[in-house]
Amino acid sequence: MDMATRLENLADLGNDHPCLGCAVRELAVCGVLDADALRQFKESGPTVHYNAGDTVVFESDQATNVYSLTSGLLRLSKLLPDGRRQIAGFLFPGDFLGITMEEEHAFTAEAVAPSELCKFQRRQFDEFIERHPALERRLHAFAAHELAAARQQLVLLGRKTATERIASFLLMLEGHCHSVCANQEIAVPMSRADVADYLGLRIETVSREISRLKAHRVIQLTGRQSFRIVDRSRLKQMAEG
Amino acid sequence: MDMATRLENLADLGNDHPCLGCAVRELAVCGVLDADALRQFKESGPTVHYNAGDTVVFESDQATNVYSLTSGLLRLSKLLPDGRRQIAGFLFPGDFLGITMEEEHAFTAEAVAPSELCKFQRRQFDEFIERHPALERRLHAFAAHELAAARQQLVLLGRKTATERIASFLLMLEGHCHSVCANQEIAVPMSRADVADYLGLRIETVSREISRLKAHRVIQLTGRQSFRIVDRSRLKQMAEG
DNA sequence: GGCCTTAATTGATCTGGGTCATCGCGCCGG
DNA sequence: CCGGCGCGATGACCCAGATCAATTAAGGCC
Repeated sequence: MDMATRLENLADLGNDHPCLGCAVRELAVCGVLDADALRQFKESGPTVHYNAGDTVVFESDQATNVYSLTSGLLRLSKLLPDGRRQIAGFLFPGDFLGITMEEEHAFTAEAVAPSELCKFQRRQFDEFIERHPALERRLHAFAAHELAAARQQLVLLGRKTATERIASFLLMLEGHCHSVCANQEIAVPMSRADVADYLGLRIETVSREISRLKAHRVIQLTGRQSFRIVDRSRLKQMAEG
Repeated sequence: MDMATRLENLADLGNDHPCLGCAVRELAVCGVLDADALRQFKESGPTVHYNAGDTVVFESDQATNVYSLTSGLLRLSKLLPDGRRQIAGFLFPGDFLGITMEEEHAFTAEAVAPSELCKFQRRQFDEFIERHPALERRLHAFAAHELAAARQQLVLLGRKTATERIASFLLMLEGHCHSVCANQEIAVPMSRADVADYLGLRIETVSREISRLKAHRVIQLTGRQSFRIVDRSRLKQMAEG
């Protein structure tokens, strides 16, 4: 969507619309709805807030609700019986939770940072989709995009070395920095434990590899939760092999 | 879909329908189309055949076609610059190739066994979808299902041991045995190299772990490409931890 | 059937990343 | 300002699975 269309749509909302202040309106699934449909959509469910660490949905819960993330950060994770954890992905603002449309959630979704979500009853949501084919198409596009991302992550987990995983991850974080990271400072909004469980490594290995990148002047740490890329081409090169 | 509905739909086709002999008609995306739409759909593209080892689409090719697999087996794989390979998944009869709807294919699709596919021009296919919302919904469901499967595989690659990976894989193969594996004999239709690249292991490790399962009387080999499960509960237990 | 090719198995050894242990730092509360 | 706590960093050692190296077995083809 180009800037002109975007501004036009935003202007269309009028000044009492519930989605007026939403930073991810065109980015999220809602982006395809016109002002009236959007109002009806939004008013079909509440806005909910979660603090860092809170569980939004638990794996094996009935999937009675779906969500659109408007701010914050979620992680999708799964625990093995003995406590090993794998994070299947992170949800950023604009992402949709419940795209798999299964009866049960397969993964636990937890807030990594304080997060705001638009909550919808799945039953009502499904009905709404029926009446808005454009929304169905958009959800399909979202699912397709997430599938591509998940498969890319399969390559990382199945075949990449620790160094390559960290380099790939830092570049991914850079890609998610839109407005926030002016002056090239990139935020790492999750803990080392989350990074490790996302990359199929242990905390110690994540720490060591980051230190190595720092020592080789490929990145520069600007705090425990932020860094700067010093040599992007080398980082890119390290990300593959 | 229950048996009655299924037979009814099949009967509906009439006896000069191009899809009459198709073994996966209800299983594939086509399953939601009525006889007329299905005919029109099928006649919009040819049936193509590939031998084992043939490439159907190459990663980074323009995605000008999409396919529905009617028989055989495909693998979706990606190569790293130095030759390391990861298989992101296998496509079984009824599966759809091109679901991600990206402009470029992200993965190479190759025939593991002789395969038949219905081929469609993406352009025409997209138009067809526009006119048949049920098809869009079905594709969405397929994408959602593959996303769930890919995420499950992330857990395997990120956190499971070699033994757990092999056990999980053998159980997955069992799940794909519908009619073929009467008398409990389960086919392993791909090479050890393919298994290894799917599970993020080396060939030797795959071989050793299979031998171990055999030695512990959990499975029984009935040929290099087939086996029988002797102790399913133990295999299931080994698949997690 | 016998030869040749290719895949699979098995054994011996090596190593990247895991494990265990310690340390340091920043932050918060008193 | 100090003490404690939780996260992250670092060091020493270990092990699951990789690597290297034969060996064996299954087709395919005269």
